[in-house]
Amino acid sequence: MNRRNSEEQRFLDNYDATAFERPSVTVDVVILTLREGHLEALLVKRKEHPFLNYWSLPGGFVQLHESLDEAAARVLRQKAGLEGVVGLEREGALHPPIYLEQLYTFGHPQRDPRMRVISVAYYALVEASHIREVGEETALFKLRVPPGADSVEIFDHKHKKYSLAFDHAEILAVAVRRIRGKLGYTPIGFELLPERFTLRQLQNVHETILQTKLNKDSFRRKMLASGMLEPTGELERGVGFRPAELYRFRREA
Amino acid sequence: MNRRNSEEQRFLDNYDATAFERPSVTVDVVILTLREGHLEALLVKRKEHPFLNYWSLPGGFVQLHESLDEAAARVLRQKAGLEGVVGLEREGALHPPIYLEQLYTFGHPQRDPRMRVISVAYYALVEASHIREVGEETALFKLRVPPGADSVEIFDHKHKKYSLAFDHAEILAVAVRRIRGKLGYTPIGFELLPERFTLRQLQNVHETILQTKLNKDSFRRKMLASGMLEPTGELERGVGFRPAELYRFRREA
DNA sequence: ATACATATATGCTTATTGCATATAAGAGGC
DNA sequence: GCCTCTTATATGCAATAAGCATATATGTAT
Repeated sequence: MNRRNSEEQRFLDNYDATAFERPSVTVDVVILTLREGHLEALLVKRKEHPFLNYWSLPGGFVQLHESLDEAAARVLRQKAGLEGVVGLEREGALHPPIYLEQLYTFGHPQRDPRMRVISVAYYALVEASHIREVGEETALFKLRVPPGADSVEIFDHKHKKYSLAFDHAEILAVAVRRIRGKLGYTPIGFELLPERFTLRQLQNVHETILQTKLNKDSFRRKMLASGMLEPTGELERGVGFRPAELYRFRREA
Repeated sequence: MNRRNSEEQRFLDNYDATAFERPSVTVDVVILTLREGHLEALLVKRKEHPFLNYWSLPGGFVQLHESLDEAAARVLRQKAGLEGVVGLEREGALHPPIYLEQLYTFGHPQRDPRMRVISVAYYALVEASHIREVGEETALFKLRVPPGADSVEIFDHKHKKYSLAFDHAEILAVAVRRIRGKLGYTPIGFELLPERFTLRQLQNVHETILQTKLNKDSFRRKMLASGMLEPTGELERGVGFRPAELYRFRREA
């Protein structure tokens, strides 16, 4: 007998869910954007202990009724004022929703000095113009991953270096590695640009993220051959020289 | 003032860690192997409600003192009789330790009917000869991902189809997708072969996992050019025709 | 109208891949 | 030992793609 039945229902009715000690679970969201040719992340200044006044990833505890994806979208909305949806199904939202995807789960027993906290990290890609830096509490920081390092360094707009709370420097490093890897087989750079963009802009996105120069012709041919770009027939404006054609991402494919 | 200090210590001493409701957290481990030209997974038959007598991924609750990686290695050891060591640093073990890596975290609120359970899934790659199918409780099942589906179908050695407990069919599908993707840029097929293997065997691994035929010359050239293979100078034995050279994975690189 | 600065197109060179063919080599039969 | 079988390995060549240089096109600004 291996069907699920009333005996199982009886079991469930009598189950003591408090039998095991349980960790706390949070989601932390790496919000990446491009500004002035730099890869940056939106961070919030902690207003509580531990790590009071340290900069940290926006995050929050997972509520028992919400999925992890929902918790990440809630953090994006509440802490960063951004409307995000996981996955590529993104219909019927005000702005086109934001790219949001699970990154990795961090669970070192001492990563939070208060208690055992497991953090499911997400990352979001956001066009810079959508980001509001609210007062003193949220700000964009430039990211640098020293070669071979497993954590990032962060710098504010004056290029002053800061420390990060918890293990967030490692989480950011995993996010940067992930997006670099993903660029190799996915044209994810769109997500950091306006809906319509030129090939040059797209190449700049790749070059900024990968920290390398790319061959222009090769990049252009590869992108056009991928069939994921759709020419709009329109041209960019106000550039003082020959304007490039604007393309958009072919969502339906 | 943003340094961590005695005030923070006082805060921590008084912190009430029970303030929020917390989910349970488990690790589930997808143990993949190749047998007779099929990709298979090691599953265990549940001896408890819910899903009594259903086949499921080996798993267990994360203890408060152990990291997620440690919990996954413990499950591999205790539930599958495999000595898993996390990551690629693998010195001084009896068998060469097993490839084990975090896969994805599953957290739908109703994925477990007992209570809120978040599962951090791992996947392991194991050479078939290391796997013991113990009695009625553990067995290898062939995996099939129907095109476009987001869950796998499992079949026993008589090709009888079974259902899986919880959302484990989706977890397995994510694992298959992950290893397929990973083959494109990592020579991960080694992990499913003995220490020394021929190029033909390695190609068979790729073809089985990817479900495609590969060009032999191209595969051979690419693998040799990658610099990750090291010829041993030895030849395979007892094949009735010209034996191929045995290679090994260059661990130090 | 012309200069400017970059977009886009074209052609050539070089590297990579796919495919066909030739040669090599252990096992096993005689 | 010699021949055959079968697959491994090497070589050559055509097709394809990538890298690079050059030519032409085109909006803006003067």
